Amino acid sequence: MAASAPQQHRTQASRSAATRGRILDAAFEALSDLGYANFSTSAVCRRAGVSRGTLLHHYGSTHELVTAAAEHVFLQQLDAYSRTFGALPEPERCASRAIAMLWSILSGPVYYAWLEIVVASRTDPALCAKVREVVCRFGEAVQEAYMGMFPVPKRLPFDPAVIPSIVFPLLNGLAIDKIHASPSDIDATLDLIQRLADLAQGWANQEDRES
Amino acid sequence: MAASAPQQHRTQASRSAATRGRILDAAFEALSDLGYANFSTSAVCRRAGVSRGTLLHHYGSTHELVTAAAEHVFLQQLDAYSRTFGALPEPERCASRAIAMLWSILSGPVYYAWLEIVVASRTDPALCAKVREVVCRFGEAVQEAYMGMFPVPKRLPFDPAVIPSIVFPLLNGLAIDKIHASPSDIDATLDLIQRLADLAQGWANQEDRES
DNA sequence: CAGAAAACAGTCATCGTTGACGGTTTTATG
DNA sequence: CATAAAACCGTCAACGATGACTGTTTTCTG
Repeated sequence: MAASAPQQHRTQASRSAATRGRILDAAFEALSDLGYANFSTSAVCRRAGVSRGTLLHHYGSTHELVTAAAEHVFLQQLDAYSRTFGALPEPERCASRAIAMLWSILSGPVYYAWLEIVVASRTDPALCAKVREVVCRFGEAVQEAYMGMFPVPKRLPFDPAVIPSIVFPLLNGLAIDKIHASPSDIDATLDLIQRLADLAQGWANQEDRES
Repeated sequence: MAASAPQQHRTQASRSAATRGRILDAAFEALSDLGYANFSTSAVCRRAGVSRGTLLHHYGSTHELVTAAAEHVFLQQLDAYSRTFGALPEPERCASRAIAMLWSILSGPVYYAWLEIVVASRTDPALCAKVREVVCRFGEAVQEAYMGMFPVPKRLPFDPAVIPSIVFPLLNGLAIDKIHASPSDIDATLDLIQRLADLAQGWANQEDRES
């Protein structure tokens, strides 16, 4: 009729993918805004603009939806990492810059949505299995990215592969503190962490050159 | 009648305190076992062995109960700290021992109950106020204990008062990782943290003596 | 074009939780 | 001892969430 009417979605595959995407985005929003405790399929429907019937058609149960949302948030997290680090030019690849970038992700809504899922999974065996699988994949991706970004010095008193296993818990814990601590305290701690990291890196490289 | 019958609670103050204690203990258990998402007054009643009427008499609403539980868990946390550190003999006051003790608390159920409350408070303004107040008190207590335990070296390139602000987020983040990571990975990271801490402490003391 | 299948919408009974209420027992007070 | 107050108990209606259901529209297939 009216020429202004946009072409409808053709394939049902694309229709399905589009609504699934809207639902998962809405689920992420709900987790971030309401928290896992107030998470409900109704809230997701409202945010996604779909009926409950539709949601239940794509995700047969709440558990299925949360599981899919976990995967989705995880992929968003991973995507944020790769985009952020991909934008970092070679000469600026120092530890403090890397930490600043990590922090820009960990202090945002995606991480808090992820935290909701992780904490909830502690007391939910079914969720736990999914989260554990995703955490494992995440760890591998991080390790690989880290190894590619910072070439390994030859001789060190410890395995540098463990550095992410310290930096990540540290920043994760800081993100929790950020919920209640004053921004200036967080900034001060972050600044200290960055200085220490640069110090350690410089020291490691020096050790390496001396050998 | 029967001489074996124990004397009843006399004062109503003690009756009240006793049931309040049972309720708060049950609330803590529920948070630890079920998580905040599955937390309900009914569950607390079952665990505490009191009727819903009784619970509502002492804590007029769910919010009131959770707030009181937050305070209770916080006090338990603080108590665990003071008991643990009080038992540490003077000559063994090295950083790694202190961290091991912190970890023994942070990897237990009290901390996970606390984590449930903290994470939930992010999206609950009323809870947030209470938790923020308690977090503040906690920070002060930690700072005081730390200062009393480790005398401050005279000259350092950074303020040693910030050390807890690094160690605590680090161990908190590690406790979250512990939900899904393998115990051996956690142990390895913890071991590394302890060695680094001892190293830093030794270095700080040396700097101090040289001045 | 006709039938099948998938996407989408809305209603329904069921369940658990919540907070309010009336009633009972125990302790405190004069 | 009598009365008040507090601790304690169980029931109630109201609410929201869940998952199953039926019905409608759009797309795919032959």
